Amino acid sequence: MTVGESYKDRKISVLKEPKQQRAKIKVAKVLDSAKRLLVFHGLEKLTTNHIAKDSGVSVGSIYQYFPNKQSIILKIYLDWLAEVKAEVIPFKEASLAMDASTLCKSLFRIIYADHIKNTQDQLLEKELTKAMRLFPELGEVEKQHSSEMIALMSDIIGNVLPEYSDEKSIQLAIFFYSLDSSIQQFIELGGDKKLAFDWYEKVVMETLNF
Amino acid sequence: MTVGESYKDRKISVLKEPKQQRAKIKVAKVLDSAKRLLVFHGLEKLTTNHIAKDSGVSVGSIYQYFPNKQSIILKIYLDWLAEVKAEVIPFKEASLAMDASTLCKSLFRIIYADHIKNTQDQLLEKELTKAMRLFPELGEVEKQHSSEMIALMSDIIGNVLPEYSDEKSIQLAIFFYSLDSSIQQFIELGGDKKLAFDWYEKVVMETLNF
Amino acid sequence: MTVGESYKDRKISVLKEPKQQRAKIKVAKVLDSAKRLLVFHGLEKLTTNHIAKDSGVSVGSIYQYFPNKQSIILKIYLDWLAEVKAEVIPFKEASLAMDASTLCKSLFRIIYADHIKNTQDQLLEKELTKAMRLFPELGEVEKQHSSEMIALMSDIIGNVLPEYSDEKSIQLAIFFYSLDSSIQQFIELGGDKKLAFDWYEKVVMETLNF
Amino acid sequence: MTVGESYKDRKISVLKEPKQQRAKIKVAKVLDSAKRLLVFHGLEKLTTNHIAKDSGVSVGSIYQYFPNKQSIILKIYLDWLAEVKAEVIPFKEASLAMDASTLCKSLFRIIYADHIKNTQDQLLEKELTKAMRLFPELGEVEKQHSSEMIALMSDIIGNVLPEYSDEKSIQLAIFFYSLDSSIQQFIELGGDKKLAFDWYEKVVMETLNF
DNA sequence: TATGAATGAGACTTCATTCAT
DNA sequence: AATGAATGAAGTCTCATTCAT
Repeated sequence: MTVGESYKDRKISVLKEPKQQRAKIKVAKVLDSAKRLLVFHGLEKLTTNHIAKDSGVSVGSIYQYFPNKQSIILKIYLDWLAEVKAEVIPFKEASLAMDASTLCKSLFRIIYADHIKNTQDQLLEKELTKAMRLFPELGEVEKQHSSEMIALMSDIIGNVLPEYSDEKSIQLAIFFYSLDSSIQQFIELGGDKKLAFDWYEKVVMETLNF
Repeated sequence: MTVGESYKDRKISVLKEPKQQRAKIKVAKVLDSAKRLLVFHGLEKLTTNHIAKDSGVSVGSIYQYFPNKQSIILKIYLDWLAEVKAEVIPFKEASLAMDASTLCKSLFRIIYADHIKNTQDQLLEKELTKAMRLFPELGEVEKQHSSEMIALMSDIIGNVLPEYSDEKSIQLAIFFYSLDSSIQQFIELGGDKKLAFDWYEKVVMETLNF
Repeated sequence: MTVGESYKDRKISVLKEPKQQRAKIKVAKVLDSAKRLLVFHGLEKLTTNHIAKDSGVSVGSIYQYFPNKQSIILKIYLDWLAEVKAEVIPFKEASLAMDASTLCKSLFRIIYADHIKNTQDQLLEKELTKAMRLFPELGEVEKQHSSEMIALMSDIIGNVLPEYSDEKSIQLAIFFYSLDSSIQQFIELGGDKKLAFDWYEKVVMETLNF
Repeated sequence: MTVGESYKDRKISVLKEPKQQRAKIKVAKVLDSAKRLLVFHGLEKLTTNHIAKDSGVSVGSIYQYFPNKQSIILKIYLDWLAEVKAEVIPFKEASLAMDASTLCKSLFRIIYADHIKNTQDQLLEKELTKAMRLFPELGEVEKQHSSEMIALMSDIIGNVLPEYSDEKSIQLAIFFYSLDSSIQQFIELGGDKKLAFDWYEKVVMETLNF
């Protein structure tokens, strides 16, 4: 690194860093507001003007960081999907060392636990689902995420049950992944959570022939 | 009844029928357009003006038959729910005479068959689900429908498996009813329909201890 | 009158009379409904469709008898103005025989009495005033009516007080005619009717130097 | 205050003022257009789109300053009422020092003068009266204003004529306040303004027994 | 002629996005 | 770069009037 470069770099950094910093803060404020509005007022009331007022970031600035309204929701959505994925990823490595039955149980518990989370997260998820259905772009993202999740899960299944063909692993992954919406609805319809836990776990274990 | 009266009656009928006929045709046109727009352009593009343009029925006429936009979606939704319910109702009576295992298999087959229907119906269903989440009124209707379906199914379960408590029948009904959304998603995600059939049937049968 | 003519006339009459009769009845129904709606729901809710439904006369028929909505209101308005005028006309003849003071008192009583009439008439008048201000055509009619009333009243004044110049009679007529809106508002504002009577009568009598 | 602060303050003011300035200008433009349309085309043509076109302010901007159409009319109405009230208020204090007869004459002159104003103002007042009758909200405002004006006037009467009971003062206030509409109509009907002045003044003075 | 279904201009309002400052 | 006022297309719905039957 030359002195010149270093100087230039430093100059850039002292000039840019604060800005990037501020930008990050603003972006965070916007996303926080958007989430809050989503949770407390629903997707219908999520207007850019509301976000601006709630976040204290001007509309103009919002459009500096996001090309349009949907991209704000998209960011929230992507973050959420990443969280979901992050919960499952560790199991991929673990699947090489753990025995099949134990891993499945833990994995199931993780997924199941998601449905007993706090109300705000639930509401956010619901509104995001709305958005996902309403904006085709988000729908695409959801598809992409599903693929990745299924790939991940079929890898795990492949690891713990090497006797299964790839195809069968994939189908099982789809099956388990799909089961999630069913659990969600079961609880929404006022089903008993204890029973849900037992039945769905049984479904999983038996489909895997444990 | 005199000949004259009979003639008059007939006359009235030919005078009245066309009006009702025309009205029915218009209503059908509106509903068809609404469905088409829903399927091909999504709920977002379902505006009264678009329906008017697409159906060839003027906005004014639309509002002669429907008090507001939502009521159009509501009608489509109700029709669809009625269809769904109509498929299950016959099983209630049958459940008194049939043996449990056979009945469950046929019932499952009916439900399952719904998911191999043509793409347009699937898309329509998807958009209706959107709408249901977006408009509180439809949400209410959906809740009501769910309750009825679950009551229906728990009655059937009560008939074929009298040894189960009412509570258990209800929970099972909720479980099976919820399973539906899972099947739907399984297929949407590109899951193998044959496998889906086997697995879900197995889930049903085993949860019932057959 | 020739036989031919007589026959023709009769034919026309037997063919036309019932129709004219029916027409009159329909027109009356329409006007009644319009008045009723005006009184009970206000000018804002006075739509041709409402009149049709309320009167039992179809929209189409209404447009057979009235060129447009305003003309319905116009008819009601004209009828009302005619009534008002009819109350004053007798005084013109009487003014030749009666003494000034007595006549003025009776005339004042008539006008004043109008403001103690039943609520429905009051409401109708209020709505008609609205309409008069809203539709320029009615405004014109009102102007015409005012002119006639003022001419009538200045004639009366001219008869009972021949010593006044025509110009002064006219100005007095305008003055008295204008006073009416004041009385109306006095009562609307919750003024004491007995006091109103005394004061306004005094104003009239003193302006005429009685 | 340091020079720096002062400078900053000034800077803030030059930064802020334009916005408030622009806003004020826009609001003024909107109100001016609304008045103009009211005067030249009547309440019927007073639509938000027309105001937008006429004022050169976009619909969106109009709705930035006014929550709905009626609030535009309300503003105009309130401004006008405030003007009217502002003219009378000074008389309340004056009424403690002035002799009754003089005060009444000046007060009358003020009120009377209002009716010799230019035609546009007269038309505007007329249209506002229309609006007041048409929109319940405005009606309420008018009622409130009437109450205040009558209270004000009865206070004045109470001050200059302490021998009158409160009740009599109120009734007189209502009487004088009502008289206004009569004067207005007198002039509208083409009555001679000089005569009007004399007669109405006489009515006032005599009712007060001067 | 009578009917009332059909029409569609136009009213009010919202909100994503732009742009002058 | 930041601001937030400004924009105007587009949405929902009404109602005077027409016109096919």
